[in-house]
Amino acid sequence: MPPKKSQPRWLNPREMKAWRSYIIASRRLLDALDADLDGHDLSMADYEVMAQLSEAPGRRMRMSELADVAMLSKSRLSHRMKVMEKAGWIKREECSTDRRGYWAVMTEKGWRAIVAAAPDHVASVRRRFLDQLTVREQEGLASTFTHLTEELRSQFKEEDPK
Amino acid sequence: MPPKKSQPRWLNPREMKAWRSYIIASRRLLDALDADLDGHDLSMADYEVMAQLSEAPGRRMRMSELADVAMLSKSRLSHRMKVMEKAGWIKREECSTDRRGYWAVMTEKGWRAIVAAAPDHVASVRRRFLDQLTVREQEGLASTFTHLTEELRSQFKEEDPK
DNA sequence: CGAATCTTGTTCAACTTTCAACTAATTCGT
DNA sequence: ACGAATTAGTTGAAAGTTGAACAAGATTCG
Repeated sequence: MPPKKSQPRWLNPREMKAWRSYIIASRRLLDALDADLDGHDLSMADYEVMAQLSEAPGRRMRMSELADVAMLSKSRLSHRMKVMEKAGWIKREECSTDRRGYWAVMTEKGWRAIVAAAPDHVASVRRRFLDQLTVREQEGLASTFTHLTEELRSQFKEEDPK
Repeated sequence: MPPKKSQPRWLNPREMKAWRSYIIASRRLLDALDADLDGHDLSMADYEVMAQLSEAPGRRMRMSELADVAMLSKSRLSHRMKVMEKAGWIKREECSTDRRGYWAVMTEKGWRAIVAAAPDHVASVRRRFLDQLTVREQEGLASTFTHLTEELRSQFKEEDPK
C-alpha cells in the first residue's frame, strides 16, 4: 500500500465553535487588558516581566531565568531591559559567580511602579475575565489549560529534544 | 462618608490558577501555531486575513470590513496588504460606489497559497489544541468564550459609546 | 591540561506594529 | 445647498520584535 497523504479532516461545527470563540475572545481580552494597563506605561509583556522580577528573592533574577519565566526570547528581554533601565525601573549587575552573566535587579522606583500597577491590573483581570466566569467555569478552565500546557510542553520536547 | 479607594481583592488560588493556566497555555499555543505556519511563509495574523478574504463573496472585501473581521487596525492592515500585494497574493481595486474606498481582492496565486496552507493549519489546530480536549471540554470552552466575547463587546460599547 | 562545545547575554539588520497626521470623499444638519 | 463632521484608507516616523551572528566565559571529556 503506497503511503498516502492523509486527507485533512476539516473542523466540525463543535470544533469550529470551540476554536473560533477561543481565539476571538482571547484577542479581545488581551487587547482590553493591554489597554487597561496603558495608564501605567506598561504593556502586558512588561508587566509580566516586572511581576516575575518583583517576586524573586531580592527582587533580582538572572537574565536567562527571567526570559524563561516570562516566556520571552533572550533578545527581546535584552531590548526591553534596556528600555526599563533607561526608565529607572531596573538595573543590571554583573554576576560574580558566572562572569558571562548579569542580574536584572528591580530598583525602588521599579517596585513602586509595579505596586502601583498591580491593583489596577488585578481589577482589570477580574472585570474582563474572572468575573465573567462561574466558579465551575473557572475550575474547568484551569483544568483544561493546565493539561494543555503540559501537553504542549511535551510536544515541544519531542520535536526538539534538547 | 468620604469616597474611599476600594481595596483590591487579590486573586484567590482558584482564580489565580484559572488565570495563569489560561495565559500560559495561550501563549504557548499561539507560538506553536505560528511556528507550524512558518513553512508557508505565513503568520497567524496573515493567515487570518487570507482566510477571511478567501471566504468572502468573490474573494474580495472592502479594506475596512476586512480590518474589522480580522481585528486589525486599518493602518496595520494597510501595511500588511502592501506586503501581500508585493507577494502577488492580493491586489487592490478602486471601489466604484465609494471613491474613497478600495477592494482587497485575492488573486489566483493568493488562493493557491491559502489552499496549500489550510490543511496544515487545521491539522496544527487539531494537534495543538482540539485533540487535547474532550468533547465536553470543547463544549464548555465554546460556551465560556462565546459568552466572554459578548461581554467584552458590551463592555467596550459602554466605555466608548460609538 | 586543552580543544571542542555549550551557555550567557548583547548587537545588528530586517521586518512588523503603532500612532498621529494627512488626503480625499461622503454624509449630516440646518 | 453648503460648511462641518465622519469615514476610508494611506503614509512616515518611531518603537518593538525577530533571528542570526557574535564575544566571552564556562563546561566537558579524552
